[in-house]
Amino acid sequence: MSTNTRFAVAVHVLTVLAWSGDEPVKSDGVATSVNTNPVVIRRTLCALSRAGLVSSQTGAAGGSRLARQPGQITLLEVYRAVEGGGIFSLHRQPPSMSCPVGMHIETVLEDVFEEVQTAVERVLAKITIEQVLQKVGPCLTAGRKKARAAR
Amino acid sequence: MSTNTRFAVAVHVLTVLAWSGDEPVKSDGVATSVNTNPVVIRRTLCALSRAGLVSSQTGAAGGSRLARQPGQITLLEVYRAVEGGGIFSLHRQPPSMSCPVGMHIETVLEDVFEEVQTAVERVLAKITIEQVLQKVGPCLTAGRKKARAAR
DNA sequence: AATATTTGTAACTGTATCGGTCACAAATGC
DNA sequence: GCATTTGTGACCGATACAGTTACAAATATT
Repeated sequence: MSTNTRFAVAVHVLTVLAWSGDEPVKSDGVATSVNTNPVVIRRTLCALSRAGLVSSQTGAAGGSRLARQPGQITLLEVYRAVEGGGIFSLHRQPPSMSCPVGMHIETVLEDVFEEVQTAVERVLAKITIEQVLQKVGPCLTAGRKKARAAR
Repeated sequence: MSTNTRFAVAVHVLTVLAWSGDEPVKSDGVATSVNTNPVVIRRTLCALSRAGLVSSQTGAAGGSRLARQPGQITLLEVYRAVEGGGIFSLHRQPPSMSCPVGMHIETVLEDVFEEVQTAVERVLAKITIEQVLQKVGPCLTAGRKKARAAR
């Protein structure tokens, strides 16, 4: 349905940043993990930055890091930062207003869509980047130590 | 997000059929209410027919009608009939397996997506076409009587 | 101050999806 | 047989998306 991978990429990006802790990560490094082009990552980072989830710095020794603790970033905020519009869409052309069904169906559908949206957001609000990070790396501490040593 | 209006159209179609009761409706009539092309409607009807929600007949005096009572058709069934794939999508290219985050992020995301999907389906399972029909036409009985008289 | 590096962003490309349209065979009732 | 309607394949134009190139602005290093 959604041909759009922004949310998945955004969560991935934030998890990489969280994994790196205070150390800023370059878009190129994130792109390697996500297996895509650095510009794609920068666009995502830009959206996340505008939402206040990430802070970036230009120049040599630049890069991005989380603007908050991973436990303070919910997937709902991520979703809202990178995804416009709702889950479902109404008709492209407005229905016929001469038909009793056509006249009211959009209002009814909007109510349904709103219920769905609320349900989705309730789920996403309960999950933080920290939880994702922990599920990603059960051997988290070891991984981070190793990564620090490698630098 | 979803650039796809199938679900909205499908609910609209079924509501029109429910409104018409036992009387079969031609794709052309539905198309007028939805304000689109009859072929688009027939494609939707075909998917709904494959799901057993609608039965159609070719030939003169043909058309489509609900295969069940409106109260026995949930929006979840409609959703499953016309919408393939889930709400969110994973990466287009699989992430790097050399990165600890890349290695596991897809599994974690799949879990999240499943939770979201379940939440959505729970909402849709609770709403029937009959409920939609009643919200669409508070003056339902009058409308149907008038429509019958007009034939 | 000069240089190297990195972000932010605009512009363009190729691909996929979607709704809309035409065309026509198959089915059905008169 | 004839008119009508569904079912379906084929095609078109619009749109969205990920990927890519290119470059100005910002920043650290020397």
